[in-house]
Amino acid sequence: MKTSSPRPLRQVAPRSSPTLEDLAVAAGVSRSTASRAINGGDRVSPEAQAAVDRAVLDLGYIPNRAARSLVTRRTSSIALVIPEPDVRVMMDPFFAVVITGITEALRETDVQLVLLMSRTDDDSSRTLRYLRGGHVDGAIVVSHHEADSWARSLAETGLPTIFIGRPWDAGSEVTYVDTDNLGGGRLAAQHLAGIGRRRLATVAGPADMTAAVDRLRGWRTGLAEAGLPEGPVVHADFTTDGAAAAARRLIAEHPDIDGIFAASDLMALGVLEALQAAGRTVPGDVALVGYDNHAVAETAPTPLTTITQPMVEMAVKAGAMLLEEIEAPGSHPEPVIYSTELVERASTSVAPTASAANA
Amino acid sequence: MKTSSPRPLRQVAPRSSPTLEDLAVAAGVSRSTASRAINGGDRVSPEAQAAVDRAVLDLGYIPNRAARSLVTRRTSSIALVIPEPDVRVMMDPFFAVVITGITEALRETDVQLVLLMSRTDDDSSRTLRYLRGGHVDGAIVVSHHEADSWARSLAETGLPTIFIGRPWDAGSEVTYVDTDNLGGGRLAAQHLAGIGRRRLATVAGPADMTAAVDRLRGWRTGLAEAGLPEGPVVHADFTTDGAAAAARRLIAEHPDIDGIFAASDLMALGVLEALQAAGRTVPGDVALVGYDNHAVAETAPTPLTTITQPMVEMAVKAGAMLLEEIEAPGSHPEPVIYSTELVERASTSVAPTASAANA
DNA sequence: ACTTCCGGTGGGAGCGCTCTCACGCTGTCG
DNA sequence: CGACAGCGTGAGAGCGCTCCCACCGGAAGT
Repeated sequence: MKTSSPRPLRQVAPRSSPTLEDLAVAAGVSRSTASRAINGGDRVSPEAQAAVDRAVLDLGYIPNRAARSLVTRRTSSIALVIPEPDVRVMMDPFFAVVITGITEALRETDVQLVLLMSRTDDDSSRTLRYLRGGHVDGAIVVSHHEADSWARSLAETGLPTIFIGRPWDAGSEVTYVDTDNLGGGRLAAQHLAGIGRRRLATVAGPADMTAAVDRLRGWRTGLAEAGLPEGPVVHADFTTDGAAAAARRLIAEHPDIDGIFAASDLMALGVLEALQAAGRTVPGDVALVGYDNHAVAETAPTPLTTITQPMVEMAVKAGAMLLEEIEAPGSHPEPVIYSTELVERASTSVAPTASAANA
Repeated sequence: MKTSSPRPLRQVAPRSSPTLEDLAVAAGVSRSTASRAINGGDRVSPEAQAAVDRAVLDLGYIPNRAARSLVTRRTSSIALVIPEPDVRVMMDPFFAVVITGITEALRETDVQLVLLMSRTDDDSSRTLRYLRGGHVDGAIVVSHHEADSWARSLAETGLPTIFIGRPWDAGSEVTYVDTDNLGGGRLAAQHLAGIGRRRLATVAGPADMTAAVDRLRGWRTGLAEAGLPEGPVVHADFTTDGAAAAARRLIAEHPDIDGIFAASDLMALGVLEALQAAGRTVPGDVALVGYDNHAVAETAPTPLTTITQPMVEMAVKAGAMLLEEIEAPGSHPEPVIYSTELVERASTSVAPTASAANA
């Protein structure tokens, strides 16, 4: 059996940095006083505080985190869990944004961010072990699909956890931040209807992702509000190629479509490809709305009208909420939903190819 | 004075997981034997090992990392240092790739990745403190520009460190991995010369980044080898907008250019923009080569011929090398340079707009 | 005046682990 | 047949820190 950690540890390094004891001696106080001075300075006389501060500088004292966390049972680090089996998804700038945002939230803290990526199921259980092992004070889980099982498991361990993106089984005990995917989908429908398109279809994301489902629901709501029929729906996997294939099907079966909502910009790119291959112009014959305001939305052959969401803010908020919950365990903050906006670009503008329109 | 860590620690959490002592009791052995069994099982009888293994499972024992690292002086974690003052740069998929690669290298290990981003100078000194504080066993530094000072500082602390991208002052004591920027630049020159372009120019990167400098040097070498003059060189900051401005200048001053090498795909996008604005066709009037094989190279209005480099491999290697150096301190591995390749796309293809060519 | 209180302090225990060391115990060799 | 390996084991110390508690002196209360 190999239940042990993969790598045994080796040799004791030569002692290096000064200890609290050294500090105390240098400052002419006791270890206890030195400790108090280091940690906020409650119940420490100004003189003692000053002496310790000076000694810290002189000695270049840096507290030993391991020793500290051994006794406090706090690690001053949080985990960012990315349960993505797929390398490709990691390429999504989304993660860069999330990381940037969380880092930002941690800025004034001495909390460190530990990255936990699990690509296989095996990793996944390791990750869970790590999380329950008390190695971190809290976790932020990027909920792409499979986060469902995580949500339960983590909630049970009592480890403060924030989800980015509503997890499937978001009971009241699960805290998350998300963008208003419902509103975003609705916005897309409103916009396409607003520029006079009437035969609308959507390339939705995978039905096992809350974001995809919500966007689709919003889309349907928007259509209903505009008095339009539901229209055809095809699902794709949030990739360009997958969407291209889906769009080809869509176009073949519904050749009269004059507006498409793709639930991501990457997918919109695929739709664009399929439309052009089918000899349709954009936005002339078919107007196209993407989602995410991804970099490619701007550089696409036909720049994409798309839905934008404050992702950095959302990530910052997630970090802040986690910090809060760590500080005050048991406080279950309400989920926070960020609103979305539509960015208009060429793919739905009436100007260039003035063939559609009637508004 | 506030030399202390920003956040004082609070309340002791109720004890949770079983300790080694509990394990030992459950397995009917001593703490020492349990410890040995957990850590590789040297000098442990099969019976004892089995008993401990069973107890581990029964109790769900997870070793306390803090306690362990307190005595071993090893933390089983490494830092990824990203000394980037600029949020935008973080958006670069480059980082996602680097993170993915390092994670991959750490897969079979129980080593965790800690993210250290420093945006301000202030952060930077904090980061340095953290690194010398013995909180990690090693560091991987993404060397974009300012890594010079880091290289020295870290080398001095004796912390095993690997740079991704050659740092400026790479003495023999600095270990790094990099791609063959020299070769990449040369490849671009060869390719453009090979398709018969003769009046070549380049939009180079900032002169304070080794990658940019090397690409430029390689470019010049390639030109010389092809018997072509050096041609105009303009510098930009690796952004699309910056490159567009630089390219406008270039076109204005050298209207007869028939080939351009942009030192990044993002910059190539800007060049493309400027060329189209100036009424030049690509590749008809001007052939264009980018660098990086970034996602946008494929989705660009005119798909870009570009230089591709095995970035994931490079990151994996960096991780592996660091692990090695941690395991065997003092071993100073040789720098590893990955070769580059040219990917041909429409921006230099002679087919579509058959006006240039002569080979 | 004696108690009471409280801010400042130091001693000591102990967090959970690894590692050194000494102690049997079985073989194996002179 | 005594000596000497060498393996498996357990006791104990101690890593650097925080926290509880006891202490002390001076200010305030009765």
